[in-house]
Amino acid sequence: MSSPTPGPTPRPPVDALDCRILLLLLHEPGIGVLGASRRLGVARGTVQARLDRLQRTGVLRSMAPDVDPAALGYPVTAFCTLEIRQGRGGHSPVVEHLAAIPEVLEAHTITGSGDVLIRIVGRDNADLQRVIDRVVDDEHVTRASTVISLATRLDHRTVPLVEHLLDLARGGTAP
Amino acid sequence: MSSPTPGPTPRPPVDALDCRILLLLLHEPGIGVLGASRRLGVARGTVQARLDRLQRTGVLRSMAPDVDPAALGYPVTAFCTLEIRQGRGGHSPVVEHLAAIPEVLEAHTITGSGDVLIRIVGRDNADLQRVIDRVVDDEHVTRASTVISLATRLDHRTVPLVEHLLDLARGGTAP
DNA sequence: GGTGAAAGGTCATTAAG
DNA sequence: CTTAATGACCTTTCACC
Repeated sequence: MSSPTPGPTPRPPVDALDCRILLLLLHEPGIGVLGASRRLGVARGTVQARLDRLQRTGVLRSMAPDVDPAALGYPVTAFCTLEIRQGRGGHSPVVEHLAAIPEVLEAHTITGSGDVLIRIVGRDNADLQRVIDRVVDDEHVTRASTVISLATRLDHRTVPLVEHLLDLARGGTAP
Repeated sequence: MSSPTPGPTPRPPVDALDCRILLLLLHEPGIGVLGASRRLGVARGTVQARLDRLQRTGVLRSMAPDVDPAALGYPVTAFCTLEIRQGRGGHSPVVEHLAAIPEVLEAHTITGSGDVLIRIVGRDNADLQRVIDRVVDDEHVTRASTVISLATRLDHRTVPLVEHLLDLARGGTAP
């Protein structure tokens, strides 16, 4: 199965410069291409080419702003594990049902008995119950077990991961 | 419990124009202030003032680009429910431990027996096991139950929520 | 409304794989 | 020889005052 590759670096999707550009943009979003090139001491065209490539390869998924549901009036977050009625057709009909509910922000098919994990938000606990009721109001959903997020301790961070890759790129390509 | 407010609009954090601006920025990130003002048929200063306010109120959390961990070489996502050893001090030491692991992208304290829900990524299933081992390598973590995301069906979307708020603002402020 | 600045594009040159 | 980086120039466009 697995080929015994001696090097722990099979194929680096990003190199050190890519990571530095990403970190700069993550920390100072409005810095721009020219600012980043000045800060990193490289040519502007280089930064632009790297950014184009990062966007092509999907590393930079979107430049859209991050909207906070809590500030929009939906401060309560919860995670629901849904049990789905076993049957042909897969999860597609369930996903369609979930996609129609704006308070469902995320949905994953997960390991287990063919289940789905979703992230939902609500205006308050009562509103959350309304959302859950709407989620389970589907013939394919047989059961929902919900946990409420009491506090977000780490939120949607990718900076440490990029920093880690930067360390790997520094120490991995030198020797 | 709830005060019997006759109007269903207790305090709208955003109005219709705000929603339209947000949706425009979410769909066309690089449109800019001037472009948005032209598209919406309002003055540039208006759009700029709205954007400033949305940023002040936290609705626009960040203008940083969205980095995809999968494209960075971490295509496997999993969710772990951690059981924490009951004791004084709360969850802070556990969160510190988790924050030191770059593959931990998210952490929530959730309802239940004082547990924590985290989102982790790995280069593959074996690497995911390494991450889990590191997560549970803490005196406060007594148990971890993991589910792997086999497929992401809905991903980090806020557009439907803003669209829903736009509908509310349209129909809610007219009468 | 005017102005400085940056983005985006192209090109030739140079260096390195 | 192919790929990438560089510096220079250009025009358009935007953000700020």
